Amino acid sequence: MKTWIASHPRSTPRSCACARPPAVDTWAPISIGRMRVRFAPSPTGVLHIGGARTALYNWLLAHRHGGAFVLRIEDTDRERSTPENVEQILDALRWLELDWDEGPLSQAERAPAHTAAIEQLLSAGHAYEDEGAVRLRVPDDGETVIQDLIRGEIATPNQAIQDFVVRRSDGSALYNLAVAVDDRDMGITHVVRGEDHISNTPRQVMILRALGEEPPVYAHLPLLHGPDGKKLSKRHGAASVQELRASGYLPEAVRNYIALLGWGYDESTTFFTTDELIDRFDLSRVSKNPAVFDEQKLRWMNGRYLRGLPVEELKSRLERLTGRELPTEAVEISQDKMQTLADFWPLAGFLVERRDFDDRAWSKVMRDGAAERLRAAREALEQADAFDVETVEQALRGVVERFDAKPKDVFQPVRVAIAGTTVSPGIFESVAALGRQETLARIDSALLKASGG
RNA sequence: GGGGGCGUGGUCUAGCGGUUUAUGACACCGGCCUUUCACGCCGGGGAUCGCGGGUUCGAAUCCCGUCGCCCCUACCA
Repeated sequence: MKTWIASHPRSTPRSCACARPPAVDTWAPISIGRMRVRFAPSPTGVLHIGGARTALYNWLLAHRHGGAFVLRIEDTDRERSTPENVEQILDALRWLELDWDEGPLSQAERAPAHTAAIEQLLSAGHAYEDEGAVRLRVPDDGETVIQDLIRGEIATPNQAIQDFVVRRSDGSALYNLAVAVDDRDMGITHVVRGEDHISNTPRQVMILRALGEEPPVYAHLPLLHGPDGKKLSKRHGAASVQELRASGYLPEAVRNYIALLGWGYDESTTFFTTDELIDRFDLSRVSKNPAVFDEQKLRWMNGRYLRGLPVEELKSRLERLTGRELPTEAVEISQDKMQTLADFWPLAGFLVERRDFDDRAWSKVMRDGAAERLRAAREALEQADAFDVETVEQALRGVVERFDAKPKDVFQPVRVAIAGTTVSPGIFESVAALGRQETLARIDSALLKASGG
Protein backbone atom coordinates (compact mmCIF):
# COMPACT_ATOMS: atom_id res chain seq x y z
CA MET A 1 0.00 0.00 0.00
CA LYS A 2 1.41 3.31 -1.00
CA THR A 3 0.06 5.73 1.52
CA TRP A 4 1.67 8.72 -0.09
CA ILE A 5 -0.64 8.43 -3.02
CA ALA A 6 -3.64 9.09 -0.88
CA SER A 7 -2.08 11.50 1.53
CA HIS A 8 -1.54 14.24 -0.99
CA PRO A 9 -4.73 15.83 -2.08
CA ARG A 10 -5.23 17.02 -5.57
CA SER A 11 -3.60 20.29 -6.17
CA THR A 12 -5.67 23.41 -6.27
CA PRO A 13 -7.75 23.79 -9.37
CA ARG A 14 -6.83 26.53 -11.78
CA SER A 15 -9.22 29.02 -13.15
CA CYS A 16 -7.34 30.57 -16.01
CA ALA A 17 -6.43 27.58 -18.10
CA CYS A 18 -9.75 26.94 -19.72
CA ALA A 19 -10.32 30.54 -20.69
CA ARG A 20 -7.14 30.58 -22.73
CA PRO A 21 -7.72 29.97 -26.41
CA PRO A 22 -5.98 26.79 -27.49
CA ALA A 23 -3.21 27.48 -29.97
CA VAL A 24 -3.42 25.44 -33.07
CA ASP A 25 0.07 25.77 -34.51
CA THR A 26 2.04 22.89 -33.10
CA TRP A 27 -0.86 20.68 -32.31
CA ALA A 28 -2.81 20.67 -35.47
CA PRO A 29 -2.32 16.99 -36.35
CA ILE A 30 -3.82 15.56 -33.20
CA SER A 31 -5.83 18.25 -31.59
CA ILE A 32 -8.80 15.98 -31.33
CA GLY A 33 -9.87 16.08 -27.74
CA ARG A 34 -8.13 17.57 -24.80
CA MET A 35 -4.37 17.65 -24.46
CA ARG A 36 -3.01 15.47 -21.73
CA VAL A 37 0.61 15.65 -20.73
CA ARG A 38 2.50 14.00 -17.93
CA PHE A 39 5.56 14.39 -15.80
CA ALA A 40 6.90 11.00 -14.86
CA PRO A 41 9.95 11.19 -12.62
CA SER A 42 11.51 8.15 -11.08
CA PRO A 43 11.98 8.84 -7.39
CA THR A 44 15.64 7.99 -7.22
CA GLY A 45 16.57 11.11 -5.32
CA VAL A 46 15.95 14.80 -5.32
CA LEU A 47 14.34 16.67 -8.18
CA HIS A 48 16.99 18.27 -10.34
CA ILE A 49 16.53 21.47 -12.25
CA GLY A 50 16.50 19.33 -15.37
CA GLY A 51 13.49 17.47 -14.07
CA ALA A 52 12.03 20.72 -12.83
CA ARG A 53 12.28 22.18 -16.31
CA THR A 54 10.62 19.14 -17.84
CA ALA A 55 7.84 19.51 -15.30
CA LEU A 56 7.54 23.22 -16.02
CA TYR A 57 7.32 22.75 -19.78
CA ASN A 58 4.63 20.13 -19.38
CA TRP A 59 2.75 22.33 -16.94
CA LEU A 60 3.03 25.30 -19.29
CA LEU A 61 1.71 23.25 -22.18
CA ALA A 62 -1.24 21.96 -20.20
CA HIS A 63 -2.14 25.49 -19.15
CA ARG A 64 -1.73 26.98 -22.55
CA HIS A 65 -3.85 24.39 -24.27
CA GLY A 66 -6.40 23.90 -21.56
CA GLY A 67 -5.19 20.37 -21.03
CA ALA A 68 -4.42 18.18 -18.07
CA PHE A 69 -1.07 17.82 -16.34
CA VAL A 70 -0.71 14.35 -14.87
CA LEU A 71 1.90 13.33 -12.35
CA ARG A 72 3.08 9.76 -12.41
CA ILE A 73 5.78 8.29 -10.23
CA GLU A 74 7.86 5.68 -11.98
CA ASP A 75 8.58 3.63 -8.93
CA THR A 76 8.91 0.17 -10.38
CA ASP A 77 12.47 -0.04 -9.16
CA ARG A 78 11.64 -0.85 -5.56
CA GLU A 79 15.23 -0.55 -4.43
CA ARG A 80 15.54 3.09 -5.30
CA SER A 81 11.98 4.20 -4.87
CA THR A 82 11.36 5.20 -1.29
CA PRO A 83 8.48 7.19 0.16
CA GLU A 84 11.03 9.80 1.22
CA ASN A 85 12.23 10.24 -2.33
CA VAL A 86 8.69 10.53 -3.59
CA GLU A 87 7.91 13.12 -0.98
CA GLN A 88 10.99 15.10 -1.99
CA ILE A 89 9.73 15.33 -5.54
CA LEU A 90 6.21 16.33 -4.58
CA ASP A 91 7.64 18.87 -2.20
CA ALA A 92 9.81 20.35 -4.93
CA LEU A 93 6.91 20.59 -7.36
CA ARG A 94 4.73 22.25 -4.76
CA TRP A 95 7.40 24.79 -3.99
CA LEU A 96 7.73 25.58 -7.67
CA GLU A 97 3.94 25.94 -7.72
CA LEU A 98 3.63 23.40 -10.50
CA ASP A 99 0.34 21.89 -9.47
CA TRP A 100 -0.84 18.71 -11.08
CA ASP A 101 -4.37 17.85 -12.12
CA GLU A 102 -4.18 14.12 -11.61
CA GLY A 103 -2.03 11.86 -9.53
CA PRO A 104 0.44 11.23 -8.22
CA LEU A 105 -0.09 7.80 -9.70
CA SER A 106 2.17 4.99 -8.73
CA GLN A 107 3.43 3.03 -11.68
CA ALA A 108 4.15 0.07 -9.43
CA GLU A 109 0.48 -0.14 -8.55
CA ARG A 110 -0.39 -0.56 -12.20
CA ALA A 111 1.26 -3.96 -12.35
CA PRO A 112 -2.03 -5.70 -13.21
CA ALA A 113 -2.46 -3.51 -16.27
CA HIS A 114 1.09 -4.23 -17.32
CA THR A 115 0.56 -7.94 -16.88
CA ALA A 116 -2.60 -7.82 -18.95
CA ALA A 117 -0.78 -6.01 -21.75
CA ILE A 118 1.97 -8.61 -21.72
CA GLU A 119 -0.61 -11.37 -21.92
CA GLN A 120 -2.15 -9.63 -24.89
CA LEU A 121 1.21 -9.38 -26.63
CA LEU A 122 1.88 -13.01 -25.91
CA SER A 123 -1.40 -14.29 -27.19
CA ALA A 124 -1.22 -12.15 -30.29
CA GLY A 125 2.20 -13.57 -31.01
CA HIS A 126 3.96 -10.22 -30.72
CA ALA A 127 6.00 -11.44 -27.82
CA TYR A 128 7.45 -14.74 -26.72
CA GLU A 129 8.94 -16.34 -23.64
CA ASP A 130 12.64 -16.75 -23.34
CA GLU A 131 14.13 -18.31 -20.22
CA GLY A 132 11.22 -17.16 -18.15
CA ALA A 133 11.33 -13.62 -19.40
CA VAL A 134 9.13 -12.21 -22.14
CA ARG A 135 10.61 -10.53 -25.18
CA LEU A 136 8.93 -8.41 -27.80
CA ARG A 137 9.28 -9.56 -31.38
CA VAL A 138 11.10 -6.81 -33.27
CA PRO A 139 11.02 -6.90 -37.08
CA ASP A 140 14.34 -7.66 -38.73
CA ASP A 141 13.91 -5.04 -41.40
CA GLY A 142 12.24 -1.71 -41.93
CA GLU A 143 12.51 1.23 -39.61
CA THR A 144 10.50 2.79 -36.88
CA VAL A 145 9.83 6.48 -37.34
CA ILE A 146 8.78 8.87 -34.65
CA GLN A 147 7.58 12.41 -35.14
CA ASP A 148 9.28 14.68 -32.69
CA LEU A 149 7.85 18.17 -32.31
CA ILE A 150 11.28 19.58 -31.53
CA ARG A 151 13.52 17.51 -33.75
CA GLY A 152 11.32 16.47 -36.59
CA GLU A 153 11.34 12.97 -37.94
CA ILE A 154 13.63 10.45 -36.27
CA ALA A 155 14.04 7.09 -37.96
CA THR A 156 15.61 4.10 -36.31
CA PRO A 157 16.43 0.95 -38.28
CA ASN A 158 14.67 -1.96 -36.66
CA GLN A 159 17.83 -3.92 -37.19
CA ALA A 160 19.47 -1.84 -34.49
CA ILE A 161 16.95 -3.02 -31.93
CA GLN A 162 17.05 -6.52 -30.51
CA ASP A 163 14.07 -8.43 -29.25
CA PHE A 164 14.00 -6.69 -25.91
CA VAL A 165 12.68 -7.94 -22.61
CA VAL A 166 9.34 -6.52 -21.53
CA ARG A 167 8.78 -8.80 -18.52
CA ARG A 168 11.28 -10.13 -16.05
CA SER A 169 11.29 -13.80 -15.18
CA ASP A 170 9.74 -12.83 -11.85
CA GLY A 171 6.73 -11.55 -13.74
CA SER A 172 7.28 -7.81 -13.30
CA ALA A 173 7.17 -5.42 -16.23
CA LEU A 174 10.12 -3.44 -17.48
CA TYR A 175 10.36 0.28 -18.02
CA ASN A 176 9.53 0.54 -21.71
CA LEU A 177 6.43 -1.60 -21.39
CA ALA A 178 5.22 0.15 -18.25
CA VAL A 179 5.66 3.57 -19.82
CA ALA A 180 3.90 2.65 -23.05
CA VAL A 181 0.97 1.04 -21.27
CA ASP A 182 0.62 3.78 -18.69
CA ASP A 183 0.77 6.54 -21.26
CA ARG A 184 -1.92 4.74 -23.22
CA ASP A 185 -4.17 4.11 -20.24
CA MET A 186 -3.77 7.64 -18.97
CA GLY A 187 -4.74 8.98 -22.36
CA ILE A 188 -1.50 10.92 -22.73
CA THR A 189 -1.54 12.86 -25.99
CA HIS A 190 1.91 14.47 -25.78
CA VAL A 191 5.00 12.98 -24.24
CA VAL A 192 7.41 15.76 -23.39
CA ARG A 193 10.55 14.46 -21.71
CA GLY A 194 14.34 14.54 -21.74
CA GLU A 195 16.41 13.75 -24.77
CA ASP A 196 17.86 10.73 -23.00
CA HIS A 197 14.60 9.00 -23.88
CA ILE A 198 14.87 9.39 -27.63
CA SER A 199 16.44 5.97 -28.03
CA ASN A 200 13.72 4.39 -25.93
CA THR A 201 10.96 5.88 -27.98
CA PRO A 202 11.03 3.40 -30.89
CA ARG A 203 10.69 0.58 -28.38
CA GLN A 204 7.70 2.22 -26.77
CA VAL A 205 6.17 2.84 -30.17
CA MET A 206 6.65 -0.81 -31.11
CA ILE A 207 4.91 -1.95 -27.95
CA LEU A 208 2.04 0.45 -28.56
CA ARG A 209 1.61 -0.68 -32.15
CA ALA A 210 1.74 -4.34 -31.13
CA LEU A 211 -1.02 -3.50 -28.70
CA GLY A 212 -3.00 -2.00 -31.54
CA GLU A 213 -2.56 1.60 -30.43
CA GLU A 214 -1.25 4.67 -32.14
CA PRO A 215 1.57 6.36 -30.23
CA PRO A 216 1.22 9.85 -28.75
CA VAL A 217 3.11 12.85 -30.08
CA TYR A 218 6.63 13.15 -28.75
CA ALA A 219 8.87 16.09 -27.93
CA HIS A 220 12.35 15.48 -26.58
CA LEU A 221 13.96 18.25 -24.61
CA PRO A 222 17.69 18.94 -24.67
CA LEU A 223 19.58 17.81 -21.60
CA LEU A 224 21.00 20.14 -18.97
CA HIS A 225 24.70 20.14 -18.19
CA GLY A 226 26.78 21.57 -15.35
CA PRO A 227 29.32 24.38 -15.82
CA ASP A 228 31.98 21.76 -16.51
CA GLY A 229 30.02 20.59 -19.53
CA LYS A 230 29.15 17.28 -17.98
CA LYS A 231 25.74 15.96 -17.24
CA LEU A 232 24.19 17.77 -14.33
CA SER A 233 24.54 16.01 -11.00
CA LYS A 234 24.60 16.63 -7.27
CA ARG A 235 28.16 17.80 -7.47
CA HIS A 236 27.11 20.89 -9.38
CA GLY A 237 26.14 23.00 -6.39
CA ALA A 238 22.58 24.18 -6.16
CA ALA A 239 21.34 21.79 -8.78
CA SER A 240 18.36 20.40 -6.91
CA VAL A 241 15.16 22.27 -6.28
CA GLN A 242 15.56 21.84 -2.54
CA GLU A 243 19.00 23.42 -2.64
CA LEU A 244 17.66 26.27 -4.71
CA ARG A 245 15.02 26.95 -2.09
CA ALA A 246 17.53 26.74 0.73
CA SER A 247 19.82 29.12 -1.13
CA GLY A 248 17.12 31.75 -1.10
CA TYR A 249 15.86 31.67 -4.64
CA LEU A 250 12.28 32.62 -5.43
CA PRO A 251 10.15 30.03 -7.18
CA GLU A 252 8.96 32.56 -9.75
CA ALA A 253 12.57 33.47 -10.55
CA VAL A 254 13.54 29.84 -10.82
CA ARG A 255 10.63 29.22 -13.17
CA ASN A 256 11.61 32.17 -15.35
CA TYR A 257 15.22 31.11 -15.42
CA ILE A 258 14.71 27.44 -16.20
CA ALA A 259 12.10 28.28 -18.82
CA LEU A 260 14.92 30.05 -20.66
CA LEU A 261 17.19 27.04 -20.44
CA GLY A 262 16.44 25.61 -23.82
CA TRP A 263 13.80 28.02 -24.96
CA GLY A 264 13.69 31.62 -26.12
CA TYR A 265 10.77 33.75 -27.13
CA ASP A 266 12.48 36.42 -29.18
CA GLU A 267 15.83 38.06 -29.38
CA SER A 268 15.55 40.30 -26.37
CA THR A 269 12.89 39.34 -23.85
CA THR A 270 14.31 37.91 -20.66
CA PHE A 271 11.64 38.43 -18.04
CA PHE A 272 8.35 36.62 -18.25
CA THR A 273 5.56 36.45 -15.76
CA THR A 274 4.14 32.99 -15.44
CA ASP A 275 1.08 34.05 -17.40
CA GLU A 276 3.30 35.32 -20.18
CA LEU A 277 5.14 32.05 -20.15
CA ILE A 278 1.85 30.22 -20.52
CA ASP A 279 0.90 32.47 -23.40
CA ARG A 280 4.16 32.28 -25.25
CA PHE A 281 5.74 28.95 -24.54
CA ASP A 282 5.91 26.90 -27.68
CA LEU A 283 7.69 23.60 -28.23
CA SER A 284 8.64 24.56 -31.75
CA ARG A 285 10.96 27.19 -30.29
CA VAL A 286 12.70 24.82 -27.93
CA SER A 287 16.34 24.42 -28.85
CA LYS A 288 17.94 21.11 -29.61
CA ASN A 289 21.30 21.45 -27.97
CA PRO A 290 22.06 20.87 -24.30
CA ALA A 291 22.19 23.91 -22.00
CA VAL A 292 24.43 24.64 -19.07
CA PHE A 293 22.96 25.70 -15.76
CA ASP A 294 24.59 29.01 -14.81
CA GLU A 295 23.92 29.92 -11.22
CA GLN A 296 25.35 33.41 -11.63
CA LYS A 297 22.65 34.29 -14.08
CA LEU A 298 20.02 32.80 -11.84
CA ARG A 299 21.36 34.94 -8.99
CA TRP A 300 21.10 38.05 -11.10
CA MET A 301 17.60 37.22 -12.21
CA ASN A 302 16.57 36.34 -8.67
CA GLY A 303 17.85 39.71 -7.52
CA ARG A 304 15.63 41.41 -10.06
CA TYR A 305 12.62 39.49 -8.82
CA LEU A 306 13.53 40.26 -5.23
CA ARG A 307 13.64 43.97 -5.93
CA GLY A 308 10.26 43.80 -7.57
CA LEU A 309 8.59 42.38 -4.48
CA PRO A 310 6.51 44.58 -2.16
CA VAL A 311 8.41 44.97 1.11
CA GLU A 312 5.76 43.15 3.12
CA GLU A 313 5.91 40.21 0.75
CA LEU A 314 9.69 40.11 0.83
CA LYS A 315 9.54 40.30 4.58
CA SER A 316 7.26 37.33 4.93
CA ARG A 317 9.35 35.27 2.55
CA LEU A 318 12.45 36.12 4.55
CA GLU A 319 10.68 35.22 7.76
CA ARG A 320 9.66 31.91 6.28
CA LEU A 321 13.23 31.17 5.32
CA THR A 322 14.92 32.37 8.49
CA GLY A 323 12.21 31.21 10.83
CA ARG A 324 12.21 34.43 12.81
CA GLU A 325 10.44 37.72 12.92
CA LEU A 326 12.15 40.55 11.10
CA PRO A 327 11.78 44.33 11.44
CA THR A 328 10.26 45.80 8.30
CA GLU A 329 12.89 48.55 8.07
CA ALA A 330 15.66 45.98 8.04
CA VAL A 331 14.03 44.32 5.05
CA GLU A 332 13.29 47.58 3.33
CA ILE A 333 16.81 48.95 3.48
CA SER A 334 18.33 45.64 2.39
CA GLN A 335 16.17 44.95 -0.62
CA ASP A 336 18.44 46.64 -3.15
CA LYS A 337 21.47 44.76 -1.98
CA MET A 338 20.24 41.20 -2.02
CA GLN A 339 20.31 38.71 -4.82
CA THR A 340 18.91 35.83 -2.83
CA LEU A 341 16.92 35.65 0.38
CA ALA A 342 19.94 34.03 1.96
CA ASP A 343 21.89 37.24 1.42
CA PHE A 344 19.76 39.01 3.98
CA TRP A 345 21.21 37.63 7.16
CA PRO A 346 24.89 38.33 6.52
CA LEU A 347 23.93 41.78 5.26
CA ALA A 348 21.40 42.90 7.83
CA GLY A 349 21.34 40.34 10.59
CA PHE A 350 23.05 42.89 12.85
CA LEU A 351 19.77 44.78 12.93
CA VAL A 352 18.16 41.79 14.58
CA GLU A 353 20.89 40.63 16.88
CA ARG A 354 24.23 41.96 17.99
CA ARG A 355 27.25 40.20 16.62
CA ASP A 356 30.99 40.20 17.19
CA PHE A 357 33.32 42.57 15.46
CA ASP A 358 34.93 41.00 12.45
CA ASP A 359 38.71 41.05 12.94
CA ARG A 360 39.59 41.94 9.40
CA ALA A 361 37.01 44.70 9.22
CA TRP A 362 38.12 46.04 12.57
CA SER A 363 41.80 46.24 11.75
CA LYS A 364 41.08 47.74 8.38
CA VAL A 365 38.86 50.51 9.66
CA MET A 366 39.68 51.22 13.27
CA ARG A 367 42.98 52.99 12.79
CA ASP A 368 44.47 56.43 12.28
CA GLY A 369 42.26 58.26 14.69
CA ALA A 370 39.13 56.32 13.85
CA ALA A 371 38.27 56.01 17.54
CA GLU A 372 38.29 59.75 17.90
CA ARG A 373 35.93 60.22 14.99
CA LEU A 374 33.76 57.42 16.27
CA ARG A 375 33.54 59.13 19.65
CA ALA A 376 32.51 62.33 17.93
CA ALA A 377 29.93 60.46 15.90
CA ARG A 378 28.55 59.05 19.12
CA GLU A 379 28.19 62.50 20.60
CA ALA A 380 26.50 63.82 17.51
CA LEU A 381 24.06 60.93 17.41
CA GLU A 382 23.31 61.25 21.08
CA GLN A 383 22.48 64.91 20.69
CA ALA A 384 20.51 64.64 17.49
CA ASP A 385 16.99 66.09 17.81
CA ALA A 386 15.44 63.04 16.27
CA PHE A 387 16.65 59.74 14.98
CA ASP A 388 15.31 59.34 11.50
CA VAL A 389 17.39 58.87 8.37
CA GLU A 390 17.65 62.62 7.72
CA THR A 391 18.74 63.66 11.19
CA VAL A 392 21.20 60.79 11.41
CA GLU A 393 22.68 61.86 8.11
CA GLN A 394 22.93 65.48 9.28
CA ALA A 395 24.63 64.43 12.48
CA LEU A 396 27.18 62.18 10.79
CA ARG A 397 27.95 64.58 7.99
CA GLY A 398 28.50 67.23 10.63
CA VAL A 399 31.25 65.10 12.09
CA VAL A 400 32.82 64.70 8.68
CA GLU A 401 32.95 68.46 8.29
CA ARG A 402 34.32 69.10 11.73
CA PHE A 403 37.18 66.72 11.16
CA ASP A 404 37.62 67.82 7.58
CA ALA A 405 37.68 64.11 6.84
CA LYS A 406 36.54 61.96 3.99
CA PRO A 407 33.04 60.68 4.50
CA LYS A 408 34.17 57.10 4.73
CA ASP A 409 36.59 57.90 7.53
CA VAL A 410 33.59 58.58 9.71
CA PHE A 411 31.03 56.24 8.22
CA GLN A 412 33.11 53.11 8.15
CA PRO A 413 34.02 53.13 11.84
CA VAL A 414 30.35 53.66 12.65
CA ARG A 415 29.46 50.82 10.33
CA VAL A 416 31.90 48.43 11.95
CA ALA A 417 30.72 49.53 15.36
CA ILE A 418 27.08 48.76 14.72
CA ALA A 419 27.32 45.94 12.17
CA GLY A 420 30.61 44.34 13.08
CA THR A 421 31.63 44.35 9.40
CA THR A 422 32.29 46.75 6.58
CA VAL A 423 29.25 45.53 4.69
CA SER A 424 25.76 46.73 5.53
CA PRO A 425 22.85 48.62 4.04
CA GLY A 426 23.25 52.40 3.78
CA ILE A 427 24.82 53.71 6.96
CA PHE A 428 22.17 56.37 7.75
CA GLU A 429 19.38 53.93 7.14
CA SER A 430 21.14 51.31 9.21
CA VAL A 431 21.73 53.61 12.16
CA ALA A 432 18.18 54.92 12.07
CA ALA A 433 16.80 51.40 11.88
CA LEU A 434 18.90 50.26 14.80
CA GLY A 435 17.62 53.06 16.99
CA ARG A 436 19.46 55.49 19.18
CA GLN A 437 19.83 53.40 22.27
CA GLU A 438 21.25 50.32 20.58
CA THR A 439 23.45 52.37 18.27
CA LEU A 440 25.03 54.23 21.17
CA ALA A 441 25.49 51.01 23.11
CA ARG A 442 27.30 49.36 20.23
CA ILE A 443 29.49 52.36 19.62
CA ASP A 444 30.35 52.34 23.31
CA SER A 445 31.41 48.77 23.11
CA ALA A 446 33.49 49.49 20.05
CA LEU A 447 35.13 52.42 21.82
CA LEU A 448 35.86 50.20 24.77
CA LYS A 449 37.53 47.66 22.52
CA ALA A 450 39.44 50.42 20.77
CA SER A 451 40.83 51.69 24.04
CA GLY A 452 42.13 48.24 24.76
CA GLY A 453 39.20 47.11 26.85
C1' G B 1 31.22 -2.05 -32.20
C1' G B 2 25.93 -0.81 -33.76
C1' G B 3 21.92 2.84 -33.67
C1' G B 4 20.24 7.76 -32.46
C1' G B 5 20.71 13.00 -31.05
C1' C B 6 23.41 17.57 -30.84
C1' G B 7 27.41 21.31 -32.28
C1' U B 8 26.51 30.20 -32.90
C1' G B 9 31.47 34.52 -27.90
C1' G B 10 33.06 31.49 -21.08
C1' U B 11 27.32 30.67 -20.39
C1' C B 12 21.89 31.04 -22.02
C1' U B 13 20.18 32.60 -26.69
C1' A B 14 18.35 35.48 -31.72
C1' G B 15 19.01 33.98 -36.59
C1' C B 16 15.26 29.63 -40.82
C1' G B 17 19.66 31.50 -48.23
C1' G B 18 20.86 38.21 -49.22
C1' U B 19 18.31 44.65 -44.89
C1' U B 20 24.41 40.70 -40.46
C1' U B 21 30.47 44.68 -40.27
C1' A B 22 26.23 37.78 -36.46
C1' U B 23 20.91 39.62 -31.73
C1' G B 24 19.89 40.30 -26.61
C1' A B 25 21.19 38.74 -21.64
C1' C B 26 24.65 36.72 -17.63
C1' A B 27 29.75 36.88 -16.65
C1' C B 28 34.23 39.97 -17.61
C1' C B 29 36.78 45.03 -18.21
C1' G B 30 36.42 50.51 -17.79
C1' G B 31 33.55 54.85 -16.28
C1' C B 32 29.56 57.39 -13.61
C1' C B 33 26.92 57.34 -8.95
C1' U B 34 28.99 56.98 -3.94
C1' U B 35 29.28 56.01 2.98
C1' U B 36 31.14 49.87 2.39
C1' C B 37 29.09 46.19 -0.64
C1' A B 38 25.50 46.12 -3.94
C1' C B 39 21.74 48.31 -7.09
C1' G B 40 21.26 51.58 -11.27
C1' C B 41 23.18 54.03 -15.65
C1' C B 42 26.93 54.53 -19.67
C1' G B 43 30.78 52.44 -22.59
C1' G B 44 34.20 48.26 -24.04
C1' G B 45 36.58 43.52 -25.31
C1' G B 46 35.01 38.77 -26.80
C1' A B 47 32.01 34.02 -31.56
C1' U B 48 33.35 34.10 -38.99
C1' C B 49 28.65 30.39 -36.60
C1' G B 50 33.05 22.56 -34.58
C1' C B 51 36.07 21.45 -39.11
C1' G B 52 36.47 20.37 -44.55
C1' G B 53 34.23 20.21 -49.08
C1' G B 54 29.95 21.10 -52.29
C1' U B 55 25.34 23.74 -54.25
C1' U B 56 24.54 29.08 -55.23
C1' C B 57 25.73 35.48 -57.89
C1' G B 58 25.41 34.91 -52.37
C1' A B 59 25.32 30.07 -46.60
C1' A B 60 25.51 30.37 -39.68
C1' U B 61 21.21 29.26 -42.63
C1' C B 62 20.76 23.76 -48.07
C1' C B 63 23.78 18.92 -49.21
C1' C B 64 27.89 15.54 -48.19
C1' G B 65 31.90 14.12 -45.34
C1' U B 66 34.64 14.56 -40.90
C1' C B 67 35.63 15.52 -35.72
C1' G B 68 33.79 16.22 -30.79
C1' C B 69 30.16 15.61 -26.97
C1' C B 70 25.74 13.09 -25.21
C1' C B 71 21.99 9.07 -25.17
C1' C B 72 20.38 3.99 -26.12
C1' U B 73 22.30 -0.79 -27.11
C1' A B 74 20.18 -4.19 -18.90
C1' C B 75 15.47 -9.48 -16.87
C1' C B 76 17.75 -0.02 -14.53
C1' A B 77 14.50 3.97 -15.04
